[in-house]
Amino acid sequence: MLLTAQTTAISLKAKLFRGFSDPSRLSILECLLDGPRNVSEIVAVTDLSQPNASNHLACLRDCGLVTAVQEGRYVYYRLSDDRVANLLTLADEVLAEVARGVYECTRVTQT
Amino acid sequence: MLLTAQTTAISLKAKLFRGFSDPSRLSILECLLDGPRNVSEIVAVTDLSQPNASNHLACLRDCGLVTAVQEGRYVYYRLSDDRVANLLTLADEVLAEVARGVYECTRVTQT
DNA sequence: ATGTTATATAATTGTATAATGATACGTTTA
DNA sequence: TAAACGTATCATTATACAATTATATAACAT
Repeated sequence: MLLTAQTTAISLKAKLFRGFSDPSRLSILECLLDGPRNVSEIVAVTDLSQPNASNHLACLRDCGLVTAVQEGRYVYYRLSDDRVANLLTLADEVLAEVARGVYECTRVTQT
Repeated sequence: MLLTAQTTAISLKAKLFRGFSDPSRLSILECLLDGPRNVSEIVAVTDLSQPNASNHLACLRDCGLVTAVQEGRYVYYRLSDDRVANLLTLADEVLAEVARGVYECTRVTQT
């Protein structure tokens, strides 16, 4: 895509959505809906490997969707903003509406 | 990822977000905020090539984010649900909050 | 019928990215 | 200081995906 001033804003938004667009990252975000969790807890809840979880957490952190605080040797992650939770909720509503269409989508591989 | 009954719902949601996670598709969706548009109009507004636009439209259609109606040799696309627009709006709000973090994210390539 | 326009599909190619295994780094406890 | 623990990073591999070019299909006009 040609990159103009307008498309820059769009690219940022696309990048934001990309944070939500992976099952592993979504699992992490939903796990954080209940409150802050450290990496070990996230690994336990999501069944991701520790390095894999760390990679996705780094992505979510870099994208501003979560924030991290170190406490001793633990690092606690939490959602950066209430609206992140709102986005997840609204996505559920859209999903309820279009679930069949999404389910039948063959263009994006379903894992 | 291991696929269980719970992760199935998460995979669907991830796939939904993936529809929003590409600048070309976001351009198309934002173009449709103003109302239905046919493919030629979408191509003109977004500066995508016609086959590329068609591919992304097929993806958006399969994922249930847009619907298509043929009128003569034109095919008109529109957002499938008001909540799709709401998601875009809410994303803008989150983006305003975390813009700096997203901008500085190097883990996801910025186009 | 033939040409023209609008849209979709197919094949190909380059790039992005998710997952894994190995390892490094930092913090705590003994 | 050494060992154990929690987390992050690196290198590699396999796969997913976006873009392009060429072509096919369908509707309309002459």
